[in-house]
Amino acid sequence: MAEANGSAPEWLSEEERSLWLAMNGVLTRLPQALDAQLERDGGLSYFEYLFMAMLSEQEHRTLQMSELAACTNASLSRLSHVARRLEARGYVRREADATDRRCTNAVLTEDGFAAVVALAPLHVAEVRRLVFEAISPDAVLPLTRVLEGIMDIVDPSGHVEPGR
Amino acid sequence: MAEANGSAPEWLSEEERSLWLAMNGVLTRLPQALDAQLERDGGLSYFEYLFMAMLSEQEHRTLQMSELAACTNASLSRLSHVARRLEARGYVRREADATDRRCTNAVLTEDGFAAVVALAPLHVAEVRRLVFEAISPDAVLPLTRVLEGIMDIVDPSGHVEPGR
DNA sequence: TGGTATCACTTGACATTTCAAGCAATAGGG
DNA sequence: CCCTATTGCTTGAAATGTCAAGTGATACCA
Repeated sequence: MAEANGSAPEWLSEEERSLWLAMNGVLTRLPQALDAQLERDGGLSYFEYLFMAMLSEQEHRTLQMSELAACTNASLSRLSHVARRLEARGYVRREADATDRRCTNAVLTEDGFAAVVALAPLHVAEVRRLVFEAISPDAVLPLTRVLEGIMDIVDPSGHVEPGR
Repeated sequence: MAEANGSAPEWLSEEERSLWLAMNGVLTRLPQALDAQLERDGGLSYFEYLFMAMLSEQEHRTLQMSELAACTNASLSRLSHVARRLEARGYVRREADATDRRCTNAVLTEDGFAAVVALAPLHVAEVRRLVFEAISPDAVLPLTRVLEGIMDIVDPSGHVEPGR
């Protein structure tokens, strides 16, 4: 197969293809594995855990829905549905923002905080087991650069990390 | 926060946390971006495309459902639903295996093959733009090792790649 | 052979996510 | 001020994925 031009061949090389297949595997299997552990140990999906973990790191265990959307990489719609379910379980509370009543703040309740605290060590251990076991300390920084590079292109508007 | 022991601290270091956040972003945003391009250009989800792409690489455009499950990292159940939808669109056909009638073979039709052929260059270009732009040639092999290392732990039974 | 176990899916019910409106609050002209 | 546009979120319906149970075919053992 001839290449269209020098910089962007139409197909992937053998090495690129291997990388792409491996990435595919990780992209689909890793979230499932994280879901499984959190479901088993705490009855939460990975996304529900992430939702609450992000809140737990905030000053007042509070974030505006759209900030939460940015740092969990989710749509506002998805977030809204999840918030409703977590609210029903008593883990989260929603209240209109005092200064701009369009905005909704999600607040982690005591119960929700307790759930995160109980689950966090197990979750971190699982992340370590599944991910960091396979990454030598030297490889952490370069790999971070690669992933951030991908994010910059996939989502040029920029990924927000809430201040801790 | 004190560490529990030398080899497995309870929390992630600052660098590890950055990597983990970046990986989270890629894990959720990259599939969405790939979906978006394939949906736009061909009316297919990424998974549907993958399903058909794997078939298109086979000798007789045919794979047993469970082989397809292995190489797309999907459950048999999910595969079955997708096969039904693709069958309804005329892209795929299913037939019982002649020698073991428990097994089902999925076969890519002419229409399905044409769809893959039309879409493949666009998809590869998108994968290049989103992923390989961010990876220097030197980094391809090490990164592959890391991802394969993760897969070995996430799914010890081993990821199968169908012979081409 | 006959009976049970296992395999390879398929199916239907349920949960979740996405998509397209919809709604209330605020911002920004004229 | 008022009128429209925009923002920030919510909602309900449709698409999609997951889970548990079911089905038919084959393997295995007595």
